[in-house]
Amino acid sequence: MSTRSDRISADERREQILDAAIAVFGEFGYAGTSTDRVARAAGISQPYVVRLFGTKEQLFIETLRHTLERLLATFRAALPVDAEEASVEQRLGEAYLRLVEDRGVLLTLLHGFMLGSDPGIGPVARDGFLQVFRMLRDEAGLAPEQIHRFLADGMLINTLLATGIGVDAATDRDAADLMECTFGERVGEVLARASA
Amino acid sequence: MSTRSDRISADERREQILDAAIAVFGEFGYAGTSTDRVARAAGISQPYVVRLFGTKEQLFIETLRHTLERLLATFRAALPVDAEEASVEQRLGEAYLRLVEDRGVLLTLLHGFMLGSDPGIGPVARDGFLQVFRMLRDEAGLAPEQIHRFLADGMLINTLLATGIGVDAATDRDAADLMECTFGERVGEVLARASA
DNA sequence: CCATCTTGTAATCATTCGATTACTTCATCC
DNA sequence: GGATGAAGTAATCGAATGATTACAAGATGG
Repeated sequence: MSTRSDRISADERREQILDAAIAVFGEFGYAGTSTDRVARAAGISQPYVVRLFGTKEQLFIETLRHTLERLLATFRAALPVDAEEASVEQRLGEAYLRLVEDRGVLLTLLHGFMLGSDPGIGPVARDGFLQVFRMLRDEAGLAPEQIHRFLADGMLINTLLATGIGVDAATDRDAADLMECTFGERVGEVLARASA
Repeated sequence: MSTRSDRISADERREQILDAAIAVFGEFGYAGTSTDRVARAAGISQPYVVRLFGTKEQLFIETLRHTLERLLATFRAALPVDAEEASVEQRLGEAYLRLVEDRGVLLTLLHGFMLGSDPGIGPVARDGFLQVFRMLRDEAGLAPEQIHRFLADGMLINTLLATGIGVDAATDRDAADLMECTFGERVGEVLARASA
């Protein structure tokens, strides 16, 4: 209804825009997203988006940073404080799966990584990736080979979710096999989430 | 010089365009690439590109198919015929590394995978991925867990190359550590190629 | 109560892009 | 040797897009 004024502080508005931008950039990529789409997703006008962020590139950079912060925060929240039931890797893995259920988060990260050669975006993407690496090494205490496996599995998961092969698994036998040999016994859980 | 006519059969021209398109789509992505850029990279005019492929989307789809065929052909060429020195996985891995030295090939594949939700492109990307899977399973004879590892490592390699973290490794200690724990003893070889 | 600042929009502009049309040039075949 | 078709381009068009400008409306403080 918006009975009264829809006015909000600029800071709150920026947060709203960033949340909307994660979804839109994730779906259409950096070049494929117009500032007008983001504006409409956030429920405001296009010129205001430009004024709050200066440039489409700046908007994407801040969106990418925002997403990376969410990723790091999710991992940190999954780290054990004292007694534990599951291994650190298992906990991190499950936290990651929950996070990337949000297709926007998943795909915004991937789009960022693929713009490595862009002079403005590349450094932000690389820095974010390195932050994750340091966190796994220094805070989670994983050994090099554990880090390798964790990151590699994560990237394969990303690709399978991004392509949408999980959806094919319902009808295509090979797709089901592929999902099975990637996710093992957890395949049912993943497919249930992917189709949701 | 082009002393005489630069005329070429339409089929040959299509191949030229596809080769140029791999590089351009790889660098700028699907939405970020104009048909005019592809045309100029191929040395012809923009309307001719459109006429030969009908649509930018069709051009991308055929470029993606072309790239996937190159990937499959590279893998098949690396499969052993009879006696062998290295394991199948090692051979495939090395063949893959050589192929994705071409940034265009690498990134065109990744861009394709990330457009999984696009109704025209998504099916092509999924089908290509499944073809690779079937090849590893049926022709290379890899076990499920081997396939899992192979694909996961491949995807991590893709991401590291796409972000360009390898270039940072020369100056950033953590980036060097990350490359080390991913590529192990082969790190020197990869870095040499990445900077080339 | 009015001056000032903040939040926000409508209108508009210059580019860019994908696609179409009309045309030219070369080859080929009867 | 002219007709037919293929190879290729220049010119152009309409739509979309990022950005700017000018302006409206609500808050805030003295």
